[in-house]
Amino acid sequence: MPELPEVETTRRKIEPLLAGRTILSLTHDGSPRYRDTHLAHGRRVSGLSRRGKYLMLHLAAAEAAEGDPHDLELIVHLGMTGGFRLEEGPHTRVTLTTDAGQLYFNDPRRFGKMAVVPAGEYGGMPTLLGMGPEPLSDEFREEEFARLAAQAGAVKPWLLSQKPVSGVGNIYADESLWRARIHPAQTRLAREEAGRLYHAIREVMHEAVEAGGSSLGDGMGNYRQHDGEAGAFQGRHAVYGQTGKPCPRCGTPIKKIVLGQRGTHFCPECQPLREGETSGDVQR
DNA sequence: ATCTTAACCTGGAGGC
DNA sequence: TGCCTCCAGGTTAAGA
Repeated sequence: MPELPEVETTRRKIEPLLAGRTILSLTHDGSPRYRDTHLAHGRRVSGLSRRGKYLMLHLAAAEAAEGDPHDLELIVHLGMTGGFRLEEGPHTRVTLTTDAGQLYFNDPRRFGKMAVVPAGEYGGMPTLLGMGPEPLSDEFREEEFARLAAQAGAVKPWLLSQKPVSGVGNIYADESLWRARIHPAQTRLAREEAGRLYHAIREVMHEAVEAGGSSLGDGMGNYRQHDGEAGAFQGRHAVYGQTGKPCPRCGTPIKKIVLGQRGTHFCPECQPLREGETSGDVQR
């Protein structure tokens, strides 16, 4: 569920509830997927940031009398189905209590993770350590992206690795590749293809953030804001979840294949595979 | 080193 | 209604 636009929307929505507040407790069932959360107790939240699909709560150093002089971070990954809620529910996994109230971490599938670490110490989180540039920042450069893309394997799994650029997941990879008119299994992108993809990623991410992310209608994993509000970008999906429907550009039915173990949607007419490539395993 | 695969979990949808 | 299979927004350890 949560890719960069959903995580960024979450950050913007819960920051006013948490910034400047003191964490009184962070409680859960003891699962090792929530590491060292007790270290957050008594700390003040100085701000929230985001890196790729990871959310960071910055925890200011406690008063000198309390010992540990270092700033800490509470790193949160929403996994496939994680999200914050104002109200407790059947899938509440973590309860965050501040001096202003409570916020609940809802995560039916339990793929979400939290960890309190010394600020900036991301050992044990290889994806975060090897994360590429933020797609909407100046650090994301077309020339460098094109250079890497020229040597890459199948483009979609490559994007999902988080290495060439951060925050792209299954939905926005499919949508970006459709806009750039590139087949998801294409390898070694030509310079022009990489340029189109670079701009498509920036456009899609920008529009999706502005729309508040995508909320899919599949029940359990349905992404929602903390107050239950839905995103609006799902209404603009050209290919994701549109199997069999006409391509908005040419009318050809959208096709679904499995690539790198992920459902992959594309237009077989607009996104042709260049010579010498395989098209992945056709599903069904 | 890099790429592929299975595993981690839960529950909703659809077929019979 | 019940049972079964398939599927899902992500990451990562292990294997080739």
